Amino acid sequence: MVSFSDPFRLEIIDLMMDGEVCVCDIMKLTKLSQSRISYHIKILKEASLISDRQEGRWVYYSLNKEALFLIKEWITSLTDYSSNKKRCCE
Amino acid sequence: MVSFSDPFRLEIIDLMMDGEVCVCDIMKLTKLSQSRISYHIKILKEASLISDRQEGRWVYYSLNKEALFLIKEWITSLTDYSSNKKRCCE
DNA sequence: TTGATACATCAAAATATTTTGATGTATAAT
DNA sequence: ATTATACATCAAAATATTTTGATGTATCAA
Repeated sequence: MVSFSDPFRLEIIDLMMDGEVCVCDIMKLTKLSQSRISYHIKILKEASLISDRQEGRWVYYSLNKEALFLIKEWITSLTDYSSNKKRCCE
Repeated sequence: MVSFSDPFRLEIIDLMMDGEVCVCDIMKLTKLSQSRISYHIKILKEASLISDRQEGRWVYYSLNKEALFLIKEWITSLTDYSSNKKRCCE
């Protein structure tokens, strides 16, 4: 969750919406430096938000749907539980 | 989204799961200082994640469900779109 | 109207995150 | 073998965020 906290990471996540991307794709699409991208990628990976797959010299990154689903569930639980508080007697 | 980036803010959000809370409630439940709580509350408010309601000397804060719903929708769009990429021909 | 409570705000200090540029590693092409 | 490419990692510098403690404002009770 905390790894969503940087606008460039959100940008990288948005790029992955279209499917797998390598660091070189992100470089072309964002004009961020390579080490800067690797740094943000690392944080996203540590948060399990993305998965990686190596193919020769390239590493392809993509969104980890399970992790995103868990976050959605957490948000749902936040709102659902507080809805229940309005009702009573059960 | 960026306002989710602090563990104490996540803690405060979790407290609001149970319904409205005032700063004094959060103080009792978390042992954080008052100004520290106000600081985090301010960030959550600026992100529209919470709403407030004053009642006498107390200010009650609660989760803003619309904002949370929008975040869920954004996450859904991330995963749904990349699912579509796997299918073809439509 | 005085004092207490609940909370906001502020500036300075403390701390954490991000960026940069250099260097390292693995793979692959020549 | 040598060189180039793709990416990771590192330490130092730059920058941003958070914490603290003091002060300010509004409401309420005595």
